[in-house]
Amino acid sequence: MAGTNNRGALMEDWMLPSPSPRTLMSNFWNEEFSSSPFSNIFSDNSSSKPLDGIDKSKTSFDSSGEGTVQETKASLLFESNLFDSNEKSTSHGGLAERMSARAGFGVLKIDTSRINSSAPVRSPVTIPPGVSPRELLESPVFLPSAIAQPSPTTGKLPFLMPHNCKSTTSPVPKKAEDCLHDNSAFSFQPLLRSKPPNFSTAEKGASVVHQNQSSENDNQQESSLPSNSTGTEDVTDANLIKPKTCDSMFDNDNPSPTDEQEESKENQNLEYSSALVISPAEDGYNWRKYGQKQVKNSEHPRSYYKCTHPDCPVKKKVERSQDGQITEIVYKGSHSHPLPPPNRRPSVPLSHFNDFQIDGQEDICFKHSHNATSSQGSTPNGHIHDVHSGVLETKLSGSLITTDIADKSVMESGEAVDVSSTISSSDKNDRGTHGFIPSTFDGDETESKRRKMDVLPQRTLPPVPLTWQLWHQGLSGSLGLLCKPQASNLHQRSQLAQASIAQFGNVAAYGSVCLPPQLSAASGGFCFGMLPSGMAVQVPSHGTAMPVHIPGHPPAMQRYQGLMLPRGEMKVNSQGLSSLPVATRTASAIYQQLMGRLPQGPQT
DNA sequence: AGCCTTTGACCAGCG
DNA sequence: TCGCTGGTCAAAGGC
Repeated sequence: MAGTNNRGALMEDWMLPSPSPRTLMSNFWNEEFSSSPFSNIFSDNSSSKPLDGIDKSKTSFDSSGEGTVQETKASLLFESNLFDSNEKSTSHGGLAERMSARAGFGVLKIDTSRINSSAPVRSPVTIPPGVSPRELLESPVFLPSAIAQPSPTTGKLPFLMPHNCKSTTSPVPKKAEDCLHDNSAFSFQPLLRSKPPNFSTAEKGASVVHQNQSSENDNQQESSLPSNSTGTEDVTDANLIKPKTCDSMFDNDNPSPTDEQEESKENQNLEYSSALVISPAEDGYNWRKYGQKQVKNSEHPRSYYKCTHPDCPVKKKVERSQDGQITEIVYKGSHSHPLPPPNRRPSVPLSHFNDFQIDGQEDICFKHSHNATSSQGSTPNGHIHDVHSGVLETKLSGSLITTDIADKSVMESGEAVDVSSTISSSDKNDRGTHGFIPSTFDGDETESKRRKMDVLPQRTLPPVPLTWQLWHQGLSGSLGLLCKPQASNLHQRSQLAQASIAQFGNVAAYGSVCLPPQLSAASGGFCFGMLPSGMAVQVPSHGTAMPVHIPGHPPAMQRYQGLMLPRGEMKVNSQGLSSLPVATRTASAIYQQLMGRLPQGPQT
């Protein structure tokens, strides 16, 4: 269990030398973006050099070819998806709505059948339209709290949060600026799309706000950051994925140009035959609705939910449109417990959760890897706590990113897997046993599917003499890892991303900044994650309108907006935790490219 | 049986 | 103090 020491270590990992937001940002950007290896990932690969001279051939992934083309396509796709993905939707009613509400976000439908295409296993996450789907999207974040968490839900940022609302000259929306003056939660509105997403419930963009007691408010927006966008533009609530285009990102088969074109075209056309809808975030916690009211300044009724966990003070308000679309979610409070395990009711004693905890600080602990929405770590008491909270100590509450899934039983889990630990072979075993199985359905079906997932091929784990911390694990298997010490070091993060891929096979965090949203907010960064389905998950910075520019990254990746509210409140609309459908092959290509560019493994 | 939703009533804060 | 508004309570009923 990660005890106090671990916690302290984590803090060190995340804490930047200077407590000053500005300094922090400056350092971060200097380190992360000035010479970001990732920049090369999306730039001309021919000129790119493997980091530290590490031979990219070490990777088991085919990193050949497709580089530039794929990158370009990826960029285009991202852009395209930003605008178009919302067009597709399915409508859910009744149960779906309720589920989405319970989940904190909308129902998410994902067909990950193509995950690990070579595997004869269908995604446990395929959810028939109209049937309680739950979703999944996880981001390397949030967390939610995930939301999310992003995860957002549970994230706690000790010192970072206070600066989140600090804004100086950045194109912060008026509301964001307002946060400097008042504590009221607000949501930023996507400026790009005036057209409401045609998603069902969850899919539609919902604003997620984490109301926390602690943050102080400084907008952490650093206008000095280069940006090619206003930061208000790039909001996307794309939550759809076309399963057909979702090949495993680990599919080593290089797509033929034809396939690529087709897929790209398909994506662009948004012809999601079986739309894969991913909710912005579901927190994985169990909620009980205790009230509903029609608020004056809202056209939509507001529902009030409480976390059903005993003594957990977290509440959330959910507003949804008449058609069931969630328009806003506001979290309040911090969860005092880990995410509930999948298929378990809230009544399950907390102690049971320990079954999923990591045993040692230095040991990897994937005792349980079902969709963690937000990473959690073990407290000295043996309690799992959200990494964000534990490490960062803020009162950011709520889960931002999560994946809840289908009915009550679905993944509510995620427990945290903490984890600061070093990856070991034994861990691999655990992973195989506990894997990222999107628990998703009730009863036998869930079990059955879980078993199938367990059968997914495991990748060989390269020796990684590094201490890791799993800070996020998505239902679909996406996960984020933090390496420590010096997690802020991009190079290590790159390694981390690579290692995570190797380690967990089906997913890994990648991107400019493999940080939890909250932390990203503090640093002005953002995260990207890849789902097995090939969908890229964009984890927004929760910082105030933070245009992000990362040389070499696709345009769509260079912009993002999030808002950090005063006192730790976080509000992100659906776009805030959006997933970007990307042609699977493109995603694969990106991944492979990434793999090819990254050093073989983390180094301490 | 347990948990959840529904929904009207009640409470508290604020102008 | 009153009225408005948002938030919460709690009984009833559903699943």
